[in-house]
Amino acid sequence: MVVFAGQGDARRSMALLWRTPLAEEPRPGPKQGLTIDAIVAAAIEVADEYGMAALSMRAVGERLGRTGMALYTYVPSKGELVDLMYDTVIAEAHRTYDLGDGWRPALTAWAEDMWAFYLRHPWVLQVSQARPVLGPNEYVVLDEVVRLLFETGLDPAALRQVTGALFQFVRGVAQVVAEAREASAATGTSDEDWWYARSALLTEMAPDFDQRFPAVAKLARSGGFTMTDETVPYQEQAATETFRTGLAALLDGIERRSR
Amino acid sequence: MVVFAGQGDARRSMALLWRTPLAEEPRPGPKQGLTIDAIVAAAIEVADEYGMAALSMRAVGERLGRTGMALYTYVPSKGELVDLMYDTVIAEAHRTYDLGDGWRPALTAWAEDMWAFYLRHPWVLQVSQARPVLGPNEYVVLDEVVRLLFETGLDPAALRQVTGALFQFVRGVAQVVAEAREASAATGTSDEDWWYARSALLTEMAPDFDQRFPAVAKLARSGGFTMTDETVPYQEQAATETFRTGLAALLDGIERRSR
DNA sequence: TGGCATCACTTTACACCATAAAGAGAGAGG
DNA sequence: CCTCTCTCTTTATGGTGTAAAGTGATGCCA
Repeated sequence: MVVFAGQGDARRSMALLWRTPLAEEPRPGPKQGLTIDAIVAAAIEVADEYGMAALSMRAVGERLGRTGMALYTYVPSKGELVDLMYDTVIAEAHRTYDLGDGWRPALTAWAEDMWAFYLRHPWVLQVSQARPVLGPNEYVVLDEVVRLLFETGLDPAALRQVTGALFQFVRGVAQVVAEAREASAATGTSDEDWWYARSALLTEMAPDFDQRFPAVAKLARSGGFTMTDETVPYQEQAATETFRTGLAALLDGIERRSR
Repeated sequence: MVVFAGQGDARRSMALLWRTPLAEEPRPGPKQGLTIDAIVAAAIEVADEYGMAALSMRAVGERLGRTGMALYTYVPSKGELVDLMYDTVIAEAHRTYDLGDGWRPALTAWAEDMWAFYLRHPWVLQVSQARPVLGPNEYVVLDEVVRLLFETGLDPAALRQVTGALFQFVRGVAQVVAEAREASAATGTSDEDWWYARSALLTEMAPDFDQRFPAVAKLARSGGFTMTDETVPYQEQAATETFRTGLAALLDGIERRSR
C-alpha cells in the first residue's frame, strides 16, 4: 500500500505542515480538546506498532478516546495526516555531519543514519515520494545531504541526480527489510521457516532447476547465498550487506565523477 | 499499497506458478468456463489500465463476465493471483544480452530494459519483494543478470549483493515515476500544475526559505533544478536522469571492485 | 436413460475502510 | 440568559476480501 498525499485544499495542507496558523478569530462554541501534535503523535504510534496497513482513522481516534470522525475537525483527510506524520518523524533523521575527513565518510554516515531511520519507521517507505510532502523537516534533511554533496564538486545537475540516486537506493533496499518484517508479523511465519518450506517445494516443482537456471545455480554452489550470521533473519542480513556494498559502489562512482 | 504474496497452501501456490498440474481425476459436475491464464491476463489488464489500487476481485471477475467470487474456484486468494500476475508479466522483461563488448554495456542494456519494463507495468513495483514470488520467469530474469555479473569476476558474496543493489536501485527510482503517474491520474492534476501551486505556497509559508535551507537554495540558484526538456513531466525527466547517472555511478563502483 | 453427487458460479453476509451528512449537546460571546 | 456555533458522535454510502449458503447445470454411473 502506497499512501498518497492529501488532495484537499493545498493552502490548508501547507499551513498545517509549516504551522502557519490561518486567521484565528475569537469564536463561540467549545474549544477543541485535542491538538494536531497529539493526533500526529498517536498516528505515528499506531504506524510504528502495527504498520501502515493498520493505520485507520478509527484506530488513531480510539487511541485518543475519540471516534475516527472526530479527527476530521483537525485534519482535512487521512492524506494530510500522513503528510504530517511523515514530516514529523523525518525530523529525527536530521543530524549535521562533519566534513573534516572529506565528504565520503560524512555521506556514509548520513546513509547509515537514513538506513537506521527507515528500519525504525518502516511505514515511512510507504509514503509516496512522487509528490513530495514539502514540509519543513524534509527540507532540513535534504539540505544537509546537498550540503555534503557540494563538497564533491559535482556540477549542479549531477548533484541533484546523485542526491536522488542515494535517497532512492537507500529506500529501495530498506523496503525489502521493511516488507520482510511486515510479512513475518502479518503471517506469523519467520523468514527461515518460509524459505525452508518454499525451497523444498521449489526443488519438487523444478527438479531441473540447475539446468534451467545455470547462473543462479552456480552462484548458489559457490556460496553466494551463504549466511554469515545465524542470529539475524536471512533477508535482513542479505539486505544489510546489499546496502553496504551498493552504497560503497555508488560512492565510488560519485568519487570518480567528482573533480 | 504493497501487495503481499498469498499465504494459502504453499504447495498449491507453487503448483500454480510452475504450472505443475496437481492430480487430475475425472469428476462429475460442470467444467470450468475460464482458465487461469485468462484470469491472470484480465487482472494484468485491469492493473495496467487502472493501477494496483483498482485491482479488485470484483473488477477482474466483471471483465470476464463473472462475479468476483467466481475467481475463487481458480485461485485460492487475491495474493496468489497477484503472484501469478507478477510472474506472468515479468516474462516480458527477459532478454539475453551479448557479452561481446564486456559486461558493462550488457548490464546497462539490462537496466534500461528493466527501467522500461517497470514504467510499462508500474503496479509491479507494488508487489512485495520481501518474500519473492519464486516463479519460473522471475528466475529466468535473475539468471540472466547473474550470468552477466559473473563476467565481472566479483566474488560470490559481492556478486549477490551487487545484484540486489542493481535491482533495488532501479526499482526505487522507477517507483518515483510510477507514483507520479498514479498521482496525476488519480487527482487529475499534472506534475507541473501541482508543483506550480505548491511552490507558490512554499514561498508564502517560508519566506525565509533561502536562509533556512542554504544548500538547497544554492543548488536551485545554480540551476540544479532546471528542466532540459519542456515536453516531459518534470518528475519523470528528473527521475530518468537520476536513473542514468546513478546507474553509471553504480557500475563505476562495480568496475572498481571487479578484478 | 434416469438419478444424483458434484461442481461452477451467484447471492448474501460480515467485518473492515474513508468519509459525507445529519444529529446532539455543550461552551462561549453578546 | 439566549442562541449561535463548534466539537464530537451517529448513521449511512459505497468500497474492499472472502466465508457461507444457495442454485442449477453437468457428467458419471447404474
